[in-house]
Formats: sequence, structure tokens, C-alpha cells
Amino acid sequence: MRLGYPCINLSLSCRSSTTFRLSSFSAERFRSTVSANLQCLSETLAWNSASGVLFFRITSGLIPFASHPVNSLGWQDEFRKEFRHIGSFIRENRMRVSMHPDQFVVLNAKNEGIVERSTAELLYHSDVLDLLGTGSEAKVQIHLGGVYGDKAASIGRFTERAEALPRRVLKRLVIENDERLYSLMDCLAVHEKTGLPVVLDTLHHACNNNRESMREAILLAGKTWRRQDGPPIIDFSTQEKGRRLGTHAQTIDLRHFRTFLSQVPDPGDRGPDIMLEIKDKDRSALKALRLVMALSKTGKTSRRHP
DNA sequence: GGAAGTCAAGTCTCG
DNA sequence: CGAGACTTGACTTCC
Repeated sequence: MRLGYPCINLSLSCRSSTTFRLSSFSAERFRSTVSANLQCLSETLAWNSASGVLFFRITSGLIPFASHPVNSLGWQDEFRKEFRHIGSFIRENRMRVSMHPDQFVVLNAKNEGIVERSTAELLYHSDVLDLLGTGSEAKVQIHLGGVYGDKAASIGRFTERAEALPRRVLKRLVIENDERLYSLMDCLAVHEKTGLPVVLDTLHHACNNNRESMREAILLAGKTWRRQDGPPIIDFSTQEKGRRLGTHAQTIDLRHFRTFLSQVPDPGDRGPDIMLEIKDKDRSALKALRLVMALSKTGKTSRRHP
């Protein structure tokens, strides 16, 4: 079981998602920004490795305007060496990376233009993971999209569009339950049709479910992952008190995390990888890591930890 | 130099 | 139908 956090390390001063306004776009600006972002990604992964954090979500902002028509630069070729270098580090340290395109990627949209832009964005995410030389265990995680007043039809469109994607995108694609529209059950139904693995988001599941217990949910989602997909991914978060339902906690609630761990059937070497969606990022990741280490020492998880 | 305004992209809800 | 939430930073302009 590896632990991770998304996109930004708050202990470092660099950001791998620095960008600029579309109106400021120039080849110059683009190159210097990408170069700095890759450098920061490299530093972040080095920090992670040294800290024992072996799972990381790479920001979608790594290559600004990657899928935008304004950008006709062959960034894939231009930065091939840098990507390969970072990729080697990931492999050598047995780390796992993933990506999570944001809300603008809606595969089941009714508007074809949106579907085209979404597809281009998915290709960009796949490019990054391909250039790093990662295998199909490095995932690109999306939600099912909108409902448009007819969930069955919308799920149907998602399935069609997903199946039409290029293989190199499809082999990385995974679907995640959301807090309002599509529950774990809905995702499992899409899995039945498409074979896409399901990422369980624990906070979304608590908000939007069909009465499955957390233990049951973990098992059901876990079964959708094949060997070539790597260990199942689970997004863990706690509700921030006094805020809208679904708001991520500012810092990790270790009691809650420990309860969650007790519901994971097989933590240890072969267990799921856990992405901690907590606002203070690396700080909570370290706290969680220390807890897992302590538990494994006292034998309170079911398996030995490396 | 600091403050205020703005940013590629989508969907849903509310007024 | 249009604005705001979602969620947040930081880029950019303005003074």
C-alpha cells in the first residue's frame, strides 16, 4: 500500500502548475514555463521519495494550454529527455503516479465540441504518462460527467464515447464516483459495460451511495481492477466540519483514517494505493504515513508493511 | 510595491 | 436566462 497526495507540495516553494494568461501566450513563455514546471515536478518527486511517499498525482497544469489550439508547439518532442529522466526516477524508486483532468473533461456531453476538447485533453494526459515511460498502472481518473435530465441515456453516451477512445487513452482511464450525480453503483454499471476500473472516493461515497458499507464499497471497487491496472486506487478524504457536504478537510483526521484502514481488507504490500485528498497535502501525507508505519510495527494491520 | 480584478474549458442550481 | 458555486491560486493590470 502506497500513500500519496495531489499535485502540490506545500513544503517546497516551487509549483509544477505555473501558468499564464492565454493572451500572454508565446513560444518563449511556454517553453520557460514548461521547463520550470518539469524541474519542480522533479524536485517534488525527489522530496516524496526521500519521505516515503510513493504515490503522487501529477497536476493537469504541468503543460499549460497543452490541448488548446493556440499551442502548436511539439512539446512532446522538445521535452522528451526531461520526461524520460523523471520517468526513470519514478521507476527506480517504485513510485506510482496518476493524473486527474478537471471538470472540463465531460465525455458524455451532448455538444460534440465539448467531447472533442475532452478527448484532446485526455490525449494530453496520456501523453504525459507515456513520455514518462510509465505502464498502464499510471491512471487518468475522470468522473462520468453530467446527467442532462436522463441518467440512463447519459451513461449510454459515456460508454460509447469511452469505447471510441484510442487504446493508449483507454488503457489508463479509470472512473470515479462523485458526490451528487453518479454513485459507486453507477460507476460499477459502467465498468460492467466498458471494463474500466473504478476509483472509490470515500468522501463522495459517504455523500452519495446506495447503502453499501465502506468495507463493501472498497471490495466492490477493488474487484474492477485487473493485474495490468496495478493495485486499486482509493481517494480518501474527510468532510470538513461546518462546510458544504463534500468539502475536503483542511488536515487529516487520523482517527477517521485509522477507521478507514481497518476497513481495507488487505493493507500492506498488495493493498490499494491511497490518494489523500486533504488540503494541506504533503503535511497530512506524512502524518498518515507515520500512522501506517506505527500500526504495521504493532501488527495492527493485517499484513506486514515493507 | 501592493491591491484589485481576472482567468480555456462544464454542469447544476437558484433567482 | 444569467449569475454564482464548485475551489483556489496566482497571473495581470491598475494605481
